[in-house]
Amino acid sequence: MPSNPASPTRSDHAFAALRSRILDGDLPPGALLAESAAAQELGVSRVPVREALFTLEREGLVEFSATGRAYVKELSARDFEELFVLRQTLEPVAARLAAPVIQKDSSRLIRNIAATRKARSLSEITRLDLEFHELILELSGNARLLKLWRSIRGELDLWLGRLHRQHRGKRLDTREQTAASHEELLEAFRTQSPNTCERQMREHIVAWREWLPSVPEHE
Amino acid sequence: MPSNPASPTRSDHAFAALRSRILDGDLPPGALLAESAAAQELGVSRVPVREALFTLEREGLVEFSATGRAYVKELSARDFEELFVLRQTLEPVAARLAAPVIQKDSSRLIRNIAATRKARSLSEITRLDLEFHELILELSGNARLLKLWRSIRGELDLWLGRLHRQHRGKRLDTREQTAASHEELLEAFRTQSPNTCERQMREHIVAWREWLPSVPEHE
DNA sequence: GATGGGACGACTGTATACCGTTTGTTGCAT
DNA sequence: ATGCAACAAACGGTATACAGTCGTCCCATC
Repeated sequence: MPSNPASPTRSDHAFAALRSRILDGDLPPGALLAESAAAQELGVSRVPVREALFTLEREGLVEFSATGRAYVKELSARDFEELFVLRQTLEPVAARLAAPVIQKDSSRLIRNIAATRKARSLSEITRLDLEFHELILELSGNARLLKLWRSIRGELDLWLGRLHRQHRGKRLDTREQTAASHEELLEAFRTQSPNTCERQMREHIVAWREWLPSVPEHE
Repeated sequence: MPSNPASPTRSDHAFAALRSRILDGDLPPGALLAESAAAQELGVSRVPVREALFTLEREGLVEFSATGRAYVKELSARDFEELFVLRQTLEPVAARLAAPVIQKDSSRLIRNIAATRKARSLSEITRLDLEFHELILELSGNARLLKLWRSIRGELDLWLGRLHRQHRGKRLDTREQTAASHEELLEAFRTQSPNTCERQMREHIVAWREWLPSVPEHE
């Protein structure tokens, strides 16, 4: 599934469709994703579905049993802890590497922060938040580092989506908080040394982890 | 392809066959891996080959063009630099996390070092070397960290294999050196704090990078 | 009522066939 | 010689079909 932007394949379509159903919580954790059923529902054959499932596994949204069946991934608090460790490992390094690049051109980060201030839903804020962080990974110039980050981003999306659904109605107004702390990071990028940026990113992620409302286990 | 140890599928077979041909240098960097040709050669249909290629891409041994063709990955010095940064990012963290575990039981690491001392070829030393490091990732208890490491291990194998082929005959006797420095690491795990282990691992990887003979670009 | 077995159903694994697209090449025109 | 255009072979994307496997439910038997 080499993503071909020119002509989206049926694999791409199946991937996108299944992905959004999983992230929207339409398909609950642990649900079986049978190839035939999904194929029929999406109006394609099993082959593209099969490849989409494989890609989804790579992104961490799906996992295979020993007998080859695909299930929507279930995430425990322990899983989240692992993800946190990885963010804390990858992102500060990316910040250090990206610092010199951002000093020259920070327009994309600025645009992202502006968009965050205008965001009108929690899911939009979350999307822009992750996008901000991904931008830094991108600007680090290390393609593999970005690839590793992307391979855990799906799970972050999954976790945060479930979190928000559980706290629906509670009015978690994180918009200004997110924008402000991103601005703080940006300021560091502009005026501080790469090593300081690295440290600040580490602190930013710790703070993020502490902001998060805790999630009761679903098992 | 959910690796089913009980019944190896044809995908598994195709994957293993292609993988070893790539790592042995049988298939040169940049070579086209056509599905039909590979399928015919391996005596299976295109479907398992297709999945094998996808898995190989995940491991970094193969890359797809925009039109969906698979090629044996080419690695430049810049690519290697990226891999080095990633090792230096992931492994020290793994060392810190694994330290308490290893203090209780270091038998697997000990066995690995003993095997390294008995190794009879450069490729065997390399395999045991990477295995030693992967063991630490495994003992870190962070499954995702291990997964990320594995997704770059293929490229390391690829790089090191090509390196050794270029230096064939030069008698790079790294056996004792490898075993000794791994023993040093092990000693740290036994007697030092997690943070010291982390630092030592970082130094170990820097030293490894400096040991490596430089590789002339093939382009 | 408990238990063993067999047929059915739901899935995945894989082969084959078809179609559209990309690619490399040949031959023509400039 | 050089650029271009049509053509042919190669190749990937996808549908369909069949085979194999695993679990399950029901019925016959003890």
